[in-house]
Amino acid sequence: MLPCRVNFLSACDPAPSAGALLSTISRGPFMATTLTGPVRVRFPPSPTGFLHVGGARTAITNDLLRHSLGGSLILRIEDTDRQRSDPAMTAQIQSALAWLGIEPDEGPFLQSARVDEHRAAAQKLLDEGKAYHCFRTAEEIDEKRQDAHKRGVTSFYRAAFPPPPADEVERRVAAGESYAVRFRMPMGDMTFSDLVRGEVTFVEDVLDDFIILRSDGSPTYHLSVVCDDIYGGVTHVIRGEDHISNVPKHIGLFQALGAEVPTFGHLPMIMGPGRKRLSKRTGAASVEEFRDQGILPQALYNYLALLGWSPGDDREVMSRQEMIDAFTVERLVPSAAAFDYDKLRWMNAQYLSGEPLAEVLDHLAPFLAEVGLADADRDRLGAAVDLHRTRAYNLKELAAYAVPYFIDTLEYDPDLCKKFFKQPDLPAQVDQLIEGFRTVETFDIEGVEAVIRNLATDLDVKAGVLIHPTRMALSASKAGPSLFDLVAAMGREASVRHLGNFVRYLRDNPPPQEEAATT
RNA sequence: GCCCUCAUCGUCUAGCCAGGUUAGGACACCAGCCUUUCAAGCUGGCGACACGGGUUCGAAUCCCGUUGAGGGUACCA
Repeated sequence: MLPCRVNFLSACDPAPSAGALLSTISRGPFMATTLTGPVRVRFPPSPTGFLHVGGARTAITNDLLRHSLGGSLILRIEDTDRQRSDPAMTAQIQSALAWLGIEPDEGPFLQSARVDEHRAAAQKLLDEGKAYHCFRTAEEIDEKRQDAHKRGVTSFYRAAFPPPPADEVERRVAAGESYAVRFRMPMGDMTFSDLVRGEVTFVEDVLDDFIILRSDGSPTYHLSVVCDDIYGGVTHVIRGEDHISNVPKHIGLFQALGAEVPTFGHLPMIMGPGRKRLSKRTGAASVEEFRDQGILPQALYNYLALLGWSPGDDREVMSRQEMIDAFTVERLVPSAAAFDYDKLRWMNAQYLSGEPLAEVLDHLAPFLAEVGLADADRDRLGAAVDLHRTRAYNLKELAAYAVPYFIDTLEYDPDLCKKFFKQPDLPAQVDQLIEGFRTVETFDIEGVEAVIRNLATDLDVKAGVLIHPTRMALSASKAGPSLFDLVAAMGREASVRHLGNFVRYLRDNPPPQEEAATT
């Protein structure tokens, strides 16, 4: 066995032909790697559902790599599984990527558009003896597998079924028998350098011949991917860890097809809370869900980028450009991370209060529409949003905060108003306040503050006696921004109106009966 | 079963490759400050090297094993 083992690195990569594209990779977890661009990377989702956060993270990593080294990102839709593919999902995925700010340089290309080329590649392999006809039925193979499994061993096709001799092939094909095409996996161990895991070896004993063309003539995933990666000139394949065991198959195919083998990097899976599989049950799992929840794309991008990568210093909230500048593959983390909704929420709050107001307003639009504020005055809206952005964790909350500024009448919660009912003088005091607001010359922060403070002095009460009911009147809430800011942003008309409604509410609702006699 | 991979606070991570740190930061949580309220902000607290063996004067760091977790094991992708 020993003599026939082949080390892929030494045996199959004779001359660094691609110059700048060639990378020296040797990463035990900590060995240095030098990657140089330009690179050609790809993101190949299957159009079978919404863009999952795992996929988004893969896309982001590819995006960061291509921007940090220069090069291009190819979007390829892997729609070879016609059963499960849905064209609507292609558009969906594209829009999710666009929303995240990831713009492919090329594509989308449909994998299905090139099946003829894929078939031709299979034929070429067949002609060169690198693949062979497989007349075995699935049942037959499965039986062998089951049997082996029972005995506690693994069944390998190439050990169990020798390829049929040429004359037999000719005869059976002529007879119209259906067959699949199976790739003849080269003998020897397969070792490759993974950008995030370092050297990974699959020993010869676990390698097997695999189908590249189904008996209906359709190419399988492995063939299609490799053909398209060759066609696209892909230099770096960065994808999820679930593909790592496909690498030997793919390397075998790249070599058999006479192509240069790209550099691989396998990102760990993203786990849900409690290390469970991330799914709708554990919380949102797709990009559109987060979008609909009011997460800013910058925040999601930033959060996802940091899930499995760090810049090496203590920076966390980083602009796209900062991430690009700091990005290196050697800082990719090999261990799987659990998605932390709390941290994303915090990150989103950071962006909500830190991004330019206009940017926030743009993203807020759909949420404003949801609460009936589709055509609210942008200036007043801006003032309101600016006051509440440090208090909101998502755009939904932020939109809700804007409602009192535009709605005619507010609903007051008797529970929250309890203490105001106990102030018999309050309605009259608020009446005076209304008068003050009506007549104050300039209705701005200083103006309203003066009105409130002067009135408090006149009434010989603390400012808080007026401030708290006013907050309740204008926002139907006990908490919120500085009251003077709130009133000023609300404007004279709305402030006076809400105050008027509030006095009426106070007068119309008798104070709640005494505490239950049980005390 | 077999194969591949991973393993530092509850979570994300820095430190590991080139052994010597009070093992650093962030989220969450708790407390204080600020304050007209609520946030934000600031300050402090809580809290980890999975386990067992080696190697070494010295191990989170190097080696071996165990355990745990994830992925793969298709004429799915």
